[in-house]
Amino acid sequence: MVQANSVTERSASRAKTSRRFRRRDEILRTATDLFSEKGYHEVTMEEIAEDMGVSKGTIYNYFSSKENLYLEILKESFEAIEALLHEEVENSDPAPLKLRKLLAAIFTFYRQNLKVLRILSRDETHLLKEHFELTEKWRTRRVRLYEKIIEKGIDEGSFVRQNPRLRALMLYGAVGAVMVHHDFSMDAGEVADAVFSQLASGLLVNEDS
Amino acid sequence: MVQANSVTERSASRAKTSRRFRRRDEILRTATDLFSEKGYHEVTMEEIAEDMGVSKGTIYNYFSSKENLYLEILKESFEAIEALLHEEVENSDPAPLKLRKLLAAIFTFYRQNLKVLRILSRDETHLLKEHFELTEKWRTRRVRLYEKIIEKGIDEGSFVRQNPRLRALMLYGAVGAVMVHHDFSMDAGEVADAVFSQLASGLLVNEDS
DNA sequence: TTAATCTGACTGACGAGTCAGTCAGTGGGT
DNA sequence: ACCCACTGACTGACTCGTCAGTCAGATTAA
Repeated sequence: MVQANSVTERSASRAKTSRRFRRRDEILRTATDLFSEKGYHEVTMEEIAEDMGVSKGTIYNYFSSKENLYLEILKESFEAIEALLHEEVENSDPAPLKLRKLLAAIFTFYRQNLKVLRILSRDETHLLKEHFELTEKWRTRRVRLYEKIIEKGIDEGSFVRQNPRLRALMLYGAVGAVMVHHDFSMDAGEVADAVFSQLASGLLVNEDS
Repeated sequence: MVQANSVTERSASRAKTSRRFRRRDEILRTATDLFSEKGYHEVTMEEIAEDMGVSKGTIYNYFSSKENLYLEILKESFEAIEALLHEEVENSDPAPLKLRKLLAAIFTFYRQNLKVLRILSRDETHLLKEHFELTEKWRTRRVRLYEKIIEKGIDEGSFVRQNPRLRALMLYGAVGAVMVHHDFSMDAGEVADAVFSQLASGLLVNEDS
């Protein structure tokens, strides 16, 4: 509960501050909290309403169904992270630097949006076809992004030529696990550096120096 | 459905082949299939019963509740994998070799038990306290095992002295992602080798040779 | 025959979604 | 200032389907 819940200041961009939009956001925030804590099925609409001191009917003024509410949460986070990564990808840094910056961006983002991450990482994917498609797309995009960077590194001669697809997948899994489970004694930048270092040089002591 | 579902030939060890135990196993297998496909809440007891051509009441002759049935599935897989890893851990191979053998064992096991893995990796952890505790324990044990091996490697001078805890977590995540999402064009041993190689030497081309 | 197993109609709880009605606020007319 | 019509956000009791779990009686095995 201490943890903020922002998606980069949740649609501050969409500068609608009308009563209606603030309510909508309030619902999204409350639902995000609950879903991240307990998972989709263990949260009732009643409960969400109660948590914001409002009645169930109100939520249905803003969202057509529970599934839809959940989907909106996924969509917003998805868009926020996509936007963030887009910047990072468009420059022409050499692959290792690029990877390092990317990791820093991702870890920073999720530090601020841990709850959303927990929802995303749980693969509650069964509800609507749309839920499945969205999480699938999310994962695929991310893995492909890692893969591209690794391939770029290979072309540049800085990365070893070996199964980029598998390595991208490993990276994806590693990043996810660290974000969800690693303690918060290190700040996001430090974590990114540590992850990068393992990733780049591996475990083995370099014997030829 | 092509994929077998064994947990190393599901309790062949517990050599009970009495009518009763075979039924019990049949229920466990059917339920495992369905849970892994659709997740806990999207499966009904009716459905499990129907799938094995039996009526719902029968299941309650063997398991006291849906939650309990689910828990039994978790427990059995947990025990099976623990037993498997136990062997692997008790020898005194040097750390790198040990790690490599461990990976091979894990990948092989999960190739044979993909469905169970999918249940485990979904973190449907909300139901009973026991569910949560079990999956938590499962994860913690595994990470700690990786961590121990890394520390052993450090002591032996073969691994770099750097944040074993974080690296163990990365490994845990990487292994999970690869198991759930990597295609099956490579056999378990090849995957294990490829993962080990990334893990050991990293991405960077070694420049001092 | 007896015990074990199985059946499937039934119950009770729960929770998503509805909707007729309430009420606070807004604005225009006098 | 006051009144009144109007709006649309909000309410909460209600409906209705679903599903876990039960149990009395039927079936099968020993």
